[in-house]
Amino acid sequence: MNGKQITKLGFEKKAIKLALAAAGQREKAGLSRHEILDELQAVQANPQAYLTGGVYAELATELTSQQEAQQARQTAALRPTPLPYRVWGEDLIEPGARTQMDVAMQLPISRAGALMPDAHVGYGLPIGGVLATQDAVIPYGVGVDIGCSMRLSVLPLKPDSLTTDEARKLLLKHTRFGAGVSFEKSFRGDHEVLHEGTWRDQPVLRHLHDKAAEQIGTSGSGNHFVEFGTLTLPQADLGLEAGEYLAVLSHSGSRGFGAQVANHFTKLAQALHPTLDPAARKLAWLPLDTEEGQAYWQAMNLAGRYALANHDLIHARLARALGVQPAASVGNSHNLAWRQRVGEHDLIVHRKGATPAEQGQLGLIPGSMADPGFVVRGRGNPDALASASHGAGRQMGRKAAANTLAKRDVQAYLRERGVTLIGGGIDEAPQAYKRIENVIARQGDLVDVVAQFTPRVVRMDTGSEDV
DNA sequence: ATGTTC
Repeated sequence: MNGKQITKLGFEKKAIKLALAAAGQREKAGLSRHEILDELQAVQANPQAYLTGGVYAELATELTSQQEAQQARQTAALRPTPLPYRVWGEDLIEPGARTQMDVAMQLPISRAGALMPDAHVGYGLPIGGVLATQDAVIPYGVGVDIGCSMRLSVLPLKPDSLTTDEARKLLLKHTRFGAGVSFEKSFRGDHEVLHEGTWRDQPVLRHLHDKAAEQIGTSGSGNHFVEFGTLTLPQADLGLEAGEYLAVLSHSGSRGFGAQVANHFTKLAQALHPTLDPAARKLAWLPLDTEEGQAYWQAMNLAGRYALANHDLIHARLARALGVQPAASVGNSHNLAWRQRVGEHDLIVHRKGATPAEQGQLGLIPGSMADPGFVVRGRGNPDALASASHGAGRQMGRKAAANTLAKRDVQAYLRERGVTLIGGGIDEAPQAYKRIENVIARQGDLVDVVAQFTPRVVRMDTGSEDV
């Protein structure tokens, strides 16, 4: 018996040596070459049956692990070409975002997708990306700020019933901005989401409960904001008469809690797919029939509810301070994954910076700190997996904005539109964003505009450089 | 987006 005959059978690497050693023992036991080759083929065909002992146990162990590695490579292999997907506002989208979406559409778990007109490059899936997968969820397909969402409260007040100075004082008193920030202990709010039993179901949730409790009702940093403005409703809708109303609009997420959940499960997903193509490494997924997949699904949905709770508190505080109850309220999450029927299939639809837009579903698409936002009603377009943009979308990265935009130009932009800004950084300048009018115009087959919100007094975190 | 980080 020699190595040539063994390799001819298809044994590879360490298995060749182990097969030779076993064959030698069988020769000593008096078996013919032909009989030994038959035995080796039998081991090769079903190594699992030889694992427990005997002369072929070591070979069987090696073959089993080679099989598993091969299987892992196959399940992690990308499709040679991306599945087709539709793009809205192609002329507004940078090539990098298209490339990221192409990679996402090459994942073996991907089934359908779409790119919204506010799309720009993000971690893993682009912002403005919609991705439907089969039986698996991608933590970075949802994003770091799990459950990031919008809320609008329309108040039963005339727009001019609140002065700019009063609005400023209310925002300063009742909102908190900045990474790691929480309300002072004596001023901290509470919410039923903090008392759910879910927090006790996983070590990672138990660990993060106290942080979540500290930060409840706060707004974070980056593009998050709370603002007073004027809602213009051209015709009766939302249970309201046509007209102009004082309104509060907020953009907030799941704060440190959601960020740590996202990073924890992304690491788990990457560890589960060690052979995943490096181009798709940030799109590592968790199969939903695994313990890890179920744990992420539970944690993600808790972070989604927690983000909504932050809006609950922000709006309740401001309304109470004004002595009113909202006359109407609209809101939506735009960083989350949902189970959704897509054609014949029950899929996991990731929206990473995309507004759910089922037929008749209300949503909010903000512009920028000084540009209008829109209340929209979904048209349930199946090619967009019933989605729309989540905002105007960046046309300039944070660094590029800080390097190229001038403070006085941003100040002039705010002044021209009569917007008062508290905090805010040059990296969030309106000029760093696409023109919201263009972005809305590109998605007329995804949503109908119901009302326009014009910001007047805006609070954001202080950016890398103040405006 | 988070908070000073595998």
